[in-house]
Amino acid sequence: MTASYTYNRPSRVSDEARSKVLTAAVQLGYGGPDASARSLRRGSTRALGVVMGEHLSYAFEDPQAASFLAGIADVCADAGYCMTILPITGASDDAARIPSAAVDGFIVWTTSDDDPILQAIQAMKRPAVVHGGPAIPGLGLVGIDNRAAAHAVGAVAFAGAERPAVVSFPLSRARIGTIMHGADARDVLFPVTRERLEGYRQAAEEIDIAWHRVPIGVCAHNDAAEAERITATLLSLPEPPDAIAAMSDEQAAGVVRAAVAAGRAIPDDLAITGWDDAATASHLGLTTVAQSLREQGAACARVALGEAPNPPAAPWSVVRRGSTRH
Amino acid sequence: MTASYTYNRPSRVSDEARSKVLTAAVQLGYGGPDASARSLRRGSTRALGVVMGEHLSYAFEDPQAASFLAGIADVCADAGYCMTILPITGASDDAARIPSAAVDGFIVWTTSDDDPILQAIQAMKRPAVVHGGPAIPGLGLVGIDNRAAAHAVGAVAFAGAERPAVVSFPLSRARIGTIMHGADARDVLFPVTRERLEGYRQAAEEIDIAWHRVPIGVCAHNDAAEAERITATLLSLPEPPDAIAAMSDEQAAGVVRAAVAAGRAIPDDLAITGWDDAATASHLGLTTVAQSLREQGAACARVALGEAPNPPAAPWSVVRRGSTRH
DNA sequence: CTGTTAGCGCCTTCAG
DNA sequence: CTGAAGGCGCTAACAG
Repeated sequence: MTASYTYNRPSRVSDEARSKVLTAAVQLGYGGPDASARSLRRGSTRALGVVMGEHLSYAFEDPQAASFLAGIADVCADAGYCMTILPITGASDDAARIPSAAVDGFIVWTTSDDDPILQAIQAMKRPAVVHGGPAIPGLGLVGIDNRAAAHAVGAVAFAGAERPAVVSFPLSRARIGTIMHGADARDVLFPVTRERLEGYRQAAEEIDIAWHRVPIGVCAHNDAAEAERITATLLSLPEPPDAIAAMSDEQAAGVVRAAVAAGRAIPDDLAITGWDDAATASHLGLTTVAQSLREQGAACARVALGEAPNPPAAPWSVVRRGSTRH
Repeated sequence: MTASYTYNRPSRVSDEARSKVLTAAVQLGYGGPDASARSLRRGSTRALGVVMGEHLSYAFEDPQAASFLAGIADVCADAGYCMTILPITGASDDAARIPSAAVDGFIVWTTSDDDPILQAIQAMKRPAVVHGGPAIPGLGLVGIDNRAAAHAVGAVAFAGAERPAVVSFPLSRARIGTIMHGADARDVLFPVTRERLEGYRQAAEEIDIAWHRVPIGVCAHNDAAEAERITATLLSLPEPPDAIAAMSDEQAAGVVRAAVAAGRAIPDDLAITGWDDAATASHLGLTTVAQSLREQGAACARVALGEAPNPPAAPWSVVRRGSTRH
């Protein structure tokens, strides 16, 4: 029909025919091409699917996740693509929601090795990318070298320390909060957490501290309040730590609060490092790992759009501030 | 075909036929029903469209917007609906992206009276709701009574003051930052801003200050740094304000910084109020307007799903803290 | 510049 | 419990 051209290539239709179509459309209450029918016919939905953590609303609770999404949004807006966030709830039917999403490609926020979402996405045979990890055959991977970064920031955190400790993200999707010593990498199912712990381990061993002697405060969530509580516990141990490397600036902010409450001087009594170089890190003068989640989000979107090949590992750097020993 | 039943009503198919279908599917590389075709046939996409401000990435830069989105996410996750954020860029083709979105309903973050998006959505004849305003015939409206809330918090801000002032959101989508006196409501195209200014006006007039004598620092964006700069300018006026009502806690945080930099005591030299009761408000001890953007987001989602009628105006309250006079 | 044809993949309806 | 038919609304490709 000429009607289709009227909407899709107006120039291919005479002014007369076009206005006839348009007036008829108004009379019939026709509001333009139907998006689903168009997607079916074209074979493209012009939407990117985003899977954020174990519950959809997580996307809007973690400030780093928000930066990441903003990066995706920048690229989607330029490309005219919708950003479709999938309704993940943590229930067993999550994987079934992957194939029923009308999207051209997928972006997955870092998850655990055993997350069934990953297989479901792999089976879709559409462009897809994982942020942070795990690496999955057939899917792209965007992120920094977490082990190297943890090694580097851990070396700064633990410099001059005798009793280093770590405040960690959870080890698995069970999200058990606990205090342990020298986590075994095989028990750690979140690859980002695993790599960072391995990096901290290297840093500890370089100051001649055996990993099994390093206390690790494992938090169930990335949350300042929980980090504060677990730090208070660490500081009340018989041999309290004199350096703590945390996995986010959020957590580090909680560590700082607990240190202040316990009367510790920073960095002399307790050196502290964060991760991400968020606004709170510069406010608090935290030594931290700088990376751009926004740029990484944009990179993910380009891969999921099929616009770019999988990029090389993203850049990072250690930002030294007053929370560590010179 | 039996194949369709195999995926949609497995119980309606014998075990034998089902496994035959499933093995054939694997051999043919068939990954289950196609989402677009299913949407076309069913007449429903199981996705909600969200329009956030003038550029898609705005959604992830404003912390209040994040709360609002989290509320939408809660409801979408429960309903198994995707949340589709539309690629709005501020360009002239934004309105064209409304009809091409494959969604069952629309949620619009507060915008200006003259935003062409609104007409485009009205024309879609699908469930749709606007947060904050403007009110559009045929669309739902969710939000608080901004005028009443501004009147109430303004009364607290201006109590005992002689030279009240306001730090405001922009008046129109042109987003011009300026200092003016007693804005004319007719020039204010953002209804939320307009209503709040009217409320502050009432509060000023109740302490016998004519509105045209009240300086208004109009910021282009909701941003602490800009509020800080404009407050510095206000405080350097020949008759500097001794009370400032801001339109967000973000802005109020900037006002506080400028006040401290100018050596003003809070609240004695300068009373300050914010809006939203964000975390920063309790950190800074700000008097503010409490409202739940998260609950309002959820209410919007229920309306856009057609699950609920348009709710009554959302609750709010004034939270008094140390930033205002006794 | 305009008109026609032929499906995209699915699922509701009806018959076996 | 299984099979067949038909059409949702659209647009690529091909005539005229």
